[in-house]
Amino acid sequence: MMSGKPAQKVTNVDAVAVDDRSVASRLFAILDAFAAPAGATSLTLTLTAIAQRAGLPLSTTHRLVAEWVSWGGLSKHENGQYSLGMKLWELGVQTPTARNLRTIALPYLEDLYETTREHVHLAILDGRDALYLEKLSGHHVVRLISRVGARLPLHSTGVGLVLLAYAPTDVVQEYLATSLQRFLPRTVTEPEAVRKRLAEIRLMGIARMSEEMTAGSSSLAAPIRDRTGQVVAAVSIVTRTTDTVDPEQEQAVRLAAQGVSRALGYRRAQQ
Amino acid sequence: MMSGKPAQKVTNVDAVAVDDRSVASRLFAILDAFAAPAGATSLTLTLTAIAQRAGLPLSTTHRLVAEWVSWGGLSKHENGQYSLGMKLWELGVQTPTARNLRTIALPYLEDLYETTREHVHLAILDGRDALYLEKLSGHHVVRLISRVGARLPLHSTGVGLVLLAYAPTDVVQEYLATSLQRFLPRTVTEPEAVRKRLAEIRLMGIARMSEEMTAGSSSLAAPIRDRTGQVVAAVSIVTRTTDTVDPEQEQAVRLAAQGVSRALGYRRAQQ
DNA sequence: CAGGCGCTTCCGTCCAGTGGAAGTTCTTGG
DNA sequence: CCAAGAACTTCCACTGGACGGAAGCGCCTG
Repeated sequence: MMSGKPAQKVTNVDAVAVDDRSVASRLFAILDAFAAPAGATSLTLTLTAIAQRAGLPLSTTHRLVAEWVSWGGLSKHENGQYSLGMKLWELGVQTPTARNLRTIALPYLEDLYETTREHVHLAILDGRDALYLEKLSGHHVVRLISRVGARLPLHSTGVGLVLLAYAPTDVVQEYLATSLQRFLPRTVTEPEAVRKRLAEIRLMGIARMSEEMTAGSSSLAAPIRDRTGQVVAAVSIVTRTTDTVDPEQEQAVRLAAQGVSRALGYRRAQQ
Repeated sequence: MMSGKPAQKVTNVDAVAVDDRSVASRLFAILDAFAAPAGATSLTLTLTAIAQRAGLPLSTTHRLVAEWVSWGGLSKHENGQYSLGMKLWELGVQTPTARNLRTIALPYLEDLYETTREHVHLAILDGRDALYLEKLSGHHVVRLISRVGARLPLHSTGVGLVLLAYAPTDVVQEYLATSLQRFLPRTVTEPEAVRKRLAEIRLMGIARMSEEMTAGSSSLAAPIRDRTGQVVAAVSIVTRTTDTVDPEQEQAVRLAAQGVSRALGYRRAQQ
């Protein structure tokens, strides 16, 4: 504890904030470098690019990347580019929610796809986003923004709105406290209007969205409950927008959601 | 060890091999603790269990696990148990092979499932194993050992044998150099017999397996090629063993494999 | 209520990680 | 064809963060 003289020893001089991240967080920063952009296809990076994104010196990056590669978390391609490695995939699919929910839900999603021939989604609530666990699509030429692993907003997607409708009040509170992005003219962003929709969804047991995220497409989404009756996920189909409501499609989505819920151990509450 | 005087000051010294693993490899050892058992459902571990499996002191484990949790690679449950975290899943599904192959193949796998109503598998060659990338199953009660992310032997599964049939000769050489496990009486384990099968598969473009891994089930598998003509994956259906060969099923598997290959940019080589 | 087990926190020691710099390989363009 | 530059790899002396034994805490269980 130097007293008196204002610490001369500060050799490194000011401005050099020395980066007090732990080894672990540096390693993580490297992986995060691959995740960054939302819809991007980047997925492969050079060493220098990784160093930049992670904010690490090149030599440090070099060493740490080598550690990842030797474990299998990253893989190095002939051209010198790096990408996420199969080991991550292997561990990733072991994740309880992914493994259990997906395994149980998949057959019902397949049925839903077969009867409707529309894009089928399965998503859970994660933080402030709808996280897409599964997506079935057939040979459609139509591209959607969604893909497995994607995160989309809660207020502009069918699954998102369903998840929000059954979320704890404080989550809703917090979500609506921030300003919601308007993607298209029909996106509902006004907090009170959203609340009204949520109430309606709880009442109807289904969410109807139309042109709120992607022009020309609409969706129908329903909640999936586990044995405790809590809503843990949502299924949806995404269709081309039409003027008429198709009651059969609604029924199909409902059935799929009920099927999965039942498989999860949910027994319709008495009443 | 104790020699003479019960080593007083000799606090550490000899015998203590100090564990020269890097921080990174310790972090990885922690994740690997969750992967360990093949068909196990363990998936959640206590801190102590992690420490044991990873071979690390408790306090070190405690600190490193906390790092994983704060990043999202592990998650801590109310009961104090840990499991793999969603972050791993998110990064895992971004892995190029998983993302691209799966996305492209899925529609064809769905078609195959619809026409045959049998278990459908998609696998790639990884090291000495067939790694299962996708599995569609419907509501079958019949359980299979396979699941997404599973690794099964090359010589006793349909997809495995197909992958081996089109693998570089040195891979085949090396694989057959070790003794192959016999799961059932009909499992072919004799190297020369396997080679003969591989040749036959290359000739026929399809593999037929019968009761070589699981009693009562058979499979039909076909190769998937990329634009360079190289075999990069295999599709299969697993059926209950019957006496007769079903040419329609064979055709369906072939079509699915061809569909995926075409979608990957493969154009049937002239001749 | 004592004993045991598992988790968390603390802290002095010391060595593994750090990153600047030099060396090497690959690429570009004059 | 060679020079200049960019990207990658290796080296190594310094030092601050990781290490882990030990003590403290909280929760069961008999």
